[in-house]
Amino acid sequence: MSTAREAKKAELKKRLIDAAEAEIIEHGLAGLKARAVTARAGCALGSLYTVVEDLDMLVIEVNSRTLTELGATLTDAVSKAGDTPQHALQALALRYADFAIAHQPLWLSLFEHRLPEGQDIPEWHKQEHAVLVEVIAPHLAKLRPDMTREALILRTRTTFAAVHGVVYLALQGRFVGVPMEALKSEIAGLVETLTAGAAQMTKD
Amino acid sequence: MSTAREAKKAELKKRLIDAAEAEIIEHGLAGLKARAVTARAGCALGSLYTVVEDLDMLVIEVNSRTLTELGATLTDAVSKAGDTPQHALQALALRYADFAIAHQPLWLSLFEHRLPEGQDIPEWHKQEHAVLVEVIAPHLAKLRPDMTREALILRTRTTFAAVHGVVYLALQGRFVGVPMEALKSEIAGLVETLTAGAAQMTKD
DNA sequence: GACAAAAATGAACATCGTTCAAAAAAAATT
DNA sequence: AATTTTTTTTGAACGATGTTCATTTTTGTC
Repeated sequence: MSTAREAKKAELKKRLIDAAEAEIIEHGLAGLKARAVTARAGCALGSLYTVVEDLDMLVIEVNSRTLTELGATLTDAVSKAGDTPQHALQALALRYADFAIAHQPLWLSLFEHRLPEGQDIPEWHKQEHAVLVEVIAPHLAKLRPDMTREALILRTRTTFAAVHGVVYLALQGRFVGVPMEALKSEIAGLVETLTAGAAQMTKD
Repeated sequence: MSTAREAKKAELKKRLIDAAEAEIIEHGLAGLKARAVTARAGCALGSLYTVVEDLDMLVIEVNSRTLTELGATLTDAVSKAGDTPQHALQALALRYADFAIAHQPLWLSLFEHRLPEGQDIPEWHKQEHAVLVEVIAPHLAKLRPDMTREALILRTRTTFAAVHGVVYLALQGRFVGVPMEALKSEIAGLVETLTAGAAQMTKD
């Protein structure tokens, strides 16, 4: 039967994704090597290309996993937060920072990975990023009942990007980033300022 | 005399930095190749390593130039802005976005360049990033007279990182970034929200 | 102009990602 | 069960890359 073949191939693919994930955790995205991955997965170098187009596509598979986990933990954070939009947004931002800290190399590879010029990311993987804004949107909507749906979508992305920027530069650890020990309180301060400003602007 | 030699070496270094800058503009940071740079500069492959430790160090030289230009344009933006902190911060954020758009590959290489594990950025180059927050600090201080000097330094970095995050994800052009056509108005909305929130929080 | 010191050169090396002819394994056929 | 055909796995080989260093070329000095 052909399902046995497919199952074996799927199992090899899983081993390779596992190995790539472990290598990224140990050596970072830049330290990911095809030979190290295949050695760890216990297969030949060439086998990698029978299961996945590219080493880049293997990274995308790892990133896909990471996004699923990140989405789940963000959803969990919202469910445990108070019912005001302020509480929900604080819980989301804090949980985002916690995830980034706890899974630094995997989280970094979400945003550091680049495809060679010409290629672009498969649509199914682009869609997986939607969760990052979907968890924010309803709470921001409560804060800004004056905004249209379209304006809210944009502002949600902007809000995510603002928090993300603070976490990203802090975890990079150099230049103008906030020191790690101040990150959580600064995130809290940023969200507090944003929610206070949003509430204020709605009054007019 | 030895100055003639030094002058020649300095001239070669300049040619190499020029070439690296041009290559980054044309092919992006990831497309920067030692052979292409030296060919463009009109010298042998090995000459690169008589003038600069590494290809990485050549990137740092390019980034140093970019930071100088960016600092100058930000300072100019402040000088032409109205005298309220709101106007100054709006002008700064807008100018930042304009610079990033106008010099996309050079601006990206400021934040995408990574040194191999173990190495870290020379202190003189780290210091060059200070301008990014120094131009913001005095105006934020006016908005938050209640904050200590230390708290203001942190909040300034946070404010920069927030705006930076929005610009960065938008220019990456994928995932959760704001579409380019909405970038400037979203930046304006973010800064408006931040300043309104800051003013509100100072009241208490 | 001959010699010594310094600088420039580019072939050679190690390390990548990727390919593909050959070997091994599996399936089909007689 | 043996043989043939098909499929899968393999790792040597290739091209591209950053870096080194013995050799060549240039420069400086007497």
